[in-house]
Amino acid sequence: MDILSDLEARGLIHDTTDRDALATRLSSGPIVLYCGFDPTADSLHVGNLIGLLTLRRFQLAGHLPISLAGGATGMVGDPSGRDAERNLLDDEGLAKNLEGILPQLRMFLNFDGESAAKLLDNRAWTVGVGVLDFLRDIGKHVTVNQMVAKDSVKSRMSEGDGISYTEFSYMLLQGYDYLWLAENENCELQVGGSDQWGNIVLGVDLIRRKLGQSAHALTWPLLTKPDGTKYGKTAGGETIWLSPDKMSPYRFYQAWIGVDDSEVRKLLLQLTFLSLPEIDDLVAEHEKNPQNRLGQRTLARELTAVVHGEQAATSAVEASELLFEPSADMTSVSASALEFVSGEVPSTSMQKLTTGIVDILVETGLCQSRKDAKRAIAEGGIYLNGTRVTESDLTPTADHLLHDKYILLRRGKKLWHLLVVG
RNA sequence: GGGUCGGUGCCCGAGUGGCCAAAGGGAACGGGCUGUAAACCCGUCGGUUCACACCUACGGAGGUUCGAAUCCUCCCCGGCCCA
Repeated sequence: MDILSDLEARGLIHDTTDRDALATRLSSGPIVLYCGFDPTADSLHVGNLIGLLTLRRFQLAGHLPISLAGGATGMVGDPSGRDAERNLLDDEGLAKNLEGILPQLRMFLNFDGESAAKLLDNRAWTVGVGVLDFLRDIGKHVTVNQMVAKDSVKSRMSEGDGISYTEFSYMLLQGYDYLWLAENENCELQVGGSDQWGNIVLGVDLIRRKLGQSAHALTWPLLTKPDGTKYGKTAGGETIWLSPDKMSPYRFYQAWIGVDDSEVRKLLLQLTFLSLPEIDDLVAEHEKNPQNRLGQRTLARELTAVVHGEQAATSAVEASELLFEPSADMTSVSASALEFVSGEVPSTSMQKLTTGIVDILVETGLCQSRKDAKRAIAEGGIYLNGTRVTESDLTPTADHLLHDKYILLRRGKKLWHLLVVG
């Protein structure tokens, strides 16, 4: 199956310029394509995931992807999909953000071998350009009529606080990127989310006018939840970051475990490299027993492996089983799994075991007062190493220690605390 | 500046001398149900205590009283009306 049909089947094509011409071009040999990522934060997030994966899909199909870090465009701010002006980043913040996202951009692509990818920063060709040159060489080829007609601009002009000239100019910078890449890197295709369509075709036009060449655009639908809002946050409202420093692999994994059944198929198609028949089988299996959440588990595992690596994915699965399978046998759990868990739940260290369970609960913050702790125990809401605590005068002993140093406490279903003794 | 109404536990809000740790609702928490969901049902929801009891608490500080969230005085803060 060729790349375009594959993308189509996965629901990853929202719009393209001349579809047949693009298909012909793609089948005639490797093509250079690019996708831009602005350093708006010190890590990329799920919103950037499809872009990264799409570049990878193209590379796997033998094409030559360029990951473009928007060191220059990030200074200006893309108005697309925003209803308010962005705050400008200072140089220091921008540098920090760039530093954060560069390794992430590298992670998804292969930079060696036959179809080696490239990682570029648009500051390289933007910083030195003078205002007058820019206005004459780029500005002259674009009419304001055209620019004002873009949805991202129109909406900001008709409602809200308007749009600054800075952000209004964003599309010119992006157009210039495409032009520069076409001219210097033989780039013939730009891909992006559907909100990037206007910015991309502006570049396409620019290339036609300046270079007399044709260039292609391909966008995918923005990833949205059933309620129409963007993906990118967990149920708790936490942004799903790709950086392990900002969101641990475990929490990343958990974020996908919770997705709606109705979303499973779409997300597997769009976010994993599983083949279409594999996904069909998986979804069929999932629908037989939705309560097993095979689909979510597969999705979460695949995605965690892509973003954080195989090993982290395995640990995330293990830790999840430990914390969520009521039948999980704590006494046989591996030391490495406990080690991993200790990074995910709050922990307290104790010199030795002398205090009673009630005081321990207060010290760990699981309960607010001794009374609260006794109440929680009476209600059957306290578990020690997975076993419900029934006596409030219990004092844990060495027999309770897992691997000679851990005791895993739980209040209710989700509140964990690891006691490290020694 | 004058008048007036008000300030109650995480939030809203009842309570106008003892039966008030303070109704009711919401949030939160635990249990049940369940697919690490929603809804629903049950329970808990100031602290110490096994408990009797005691302590702390109704804007702040004093006072009256055997006894005050409730009455009085002063102060602080908010709403509204008049200047």
